[in-house]
Amino acid sequence: MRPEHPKTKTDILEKAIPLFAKSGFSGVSMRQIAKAIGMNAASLYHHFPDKQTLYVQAVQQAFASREFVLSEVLSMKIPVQEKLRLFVKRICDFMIDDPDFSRLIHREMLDGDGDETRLQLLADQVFHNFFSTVISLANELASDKDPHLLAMSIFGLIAYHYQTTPIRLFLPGAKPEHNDSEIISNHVISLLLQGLESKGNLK
Amino acid sequence: MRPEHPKTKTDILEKAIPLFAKSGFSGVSMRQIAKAIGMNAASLYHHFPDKQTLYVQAVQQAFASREFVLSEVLSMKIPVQEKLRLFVKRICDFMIDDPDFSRLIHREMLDGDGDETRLQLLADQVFHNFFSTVISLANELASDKDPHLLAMSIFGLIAYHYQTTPIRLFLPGAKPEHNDSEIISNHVISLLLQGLESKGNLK
DNA sequence: ACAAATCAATCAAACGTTTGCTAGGTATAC
DNA sequence: GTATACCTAGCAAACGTTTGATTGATTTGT
Repeated sequence: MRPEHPKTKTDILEKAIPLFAKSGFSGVSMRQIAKAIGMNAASLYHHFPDKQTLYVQAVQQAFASREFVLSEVLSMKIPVQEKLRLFVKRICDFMIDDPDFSRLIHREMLDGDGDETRLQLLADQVFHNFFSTVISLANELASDKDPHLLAMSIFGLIAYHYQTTPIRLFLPGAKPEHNDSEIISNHVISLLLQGLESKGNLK
Repeated sequence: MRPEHPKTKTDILEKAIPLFAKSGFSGVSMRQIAKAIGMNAASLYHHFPDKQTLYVQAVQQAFASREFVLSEVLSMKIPVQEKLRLFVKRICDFMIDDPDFSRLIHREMLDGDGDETRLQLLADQVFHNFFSTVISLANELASDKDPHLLAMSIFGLIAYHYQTTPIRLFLPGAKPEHNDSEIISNHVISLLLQGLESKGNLK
């Protein structure tokens, strides 16, 4: 019986992305992917020659379909602290909306060290524009600091919180509101703008 | 025939650590571990009840061998800023000296694997003491800030730089010295202590 | 002191299951 | 009729794990 809604390659990849993001290449079986889609594992081989190809294409699609729209913030006529605030909030929201994206990136950084080409592509096609924007902001915020390091720190402060969420919930002091983008962005912004000196702690 | 050099649990774990660091829990088989040690896979079950226990103990050992160096800093009779300085510098040095260590941490954050039991175990047995130490420091540094968030930020600022090293080299503004533990720890400390206000940027 | 019993550490072989993947067939669309 | 999208069935290999036997070292009983 022919299915009423034949699955396209894109459909399959879209379902596979969150699985690979969660458990990595060797942590997901073809049968698991097939089950998530609602088809037989053998049918996957009609669309992809092997598991590796399916994985690479899934990662490619995950990166291609997502694009940050942040550069517009740079040209706004608002105080630079406000730009930072907007920036941070948007990245927080993005992390919540699409957790698979950042998980896949971090997996690629761990697993793709034999294949530097894949990392180069990722840097050029996915991150270059975004990172340049963050660097511009970093320069506006503190021209005396190393822009590369500062940009990485700004993004890292946010990304790390979301990246560690699964295990953070079991660590001391964890609260439900630590997943709230409002709370995290406020924390990050206050840390960036005032450091630890607010309310005279270190005076 | 009794082997001339019976393998202790520690020997096994020491050989298993780099394997798990490179390929993750599901990326390494018991037979691969056994081969790396020079013994039969079945013999592993004389020392460990199952693969998961072996893995958790490997992570524990990778972590425990470094842990005491950090907690001793807390009890030192020095200004709290100096504690932070020591803390950050030592963590930076760990990251560089022992790439397996940092890769394992990175992996643990990601490899939820749907198995919450393992995360819980790792949080309790591996990360709890370390994280409590960072929280104590966070409380000393800024009692008005959320200790959990602040502790995560301190560690994250450092860890993220090393995690992203493979791809950071392809991003704008990257310099060779960005892998120097002195440079990174100075950057992190100045960011934490002064935020972005140093030299009057935001005044 | 010395044999007997126990123990720790290992192995080969095999268990049942899951893995990635293939072959061959069936229904639908054009 | 041919191409497409799917299926059932199954393969060989690898997986985590168990079993049962073997070895030397250690402990114990007398």
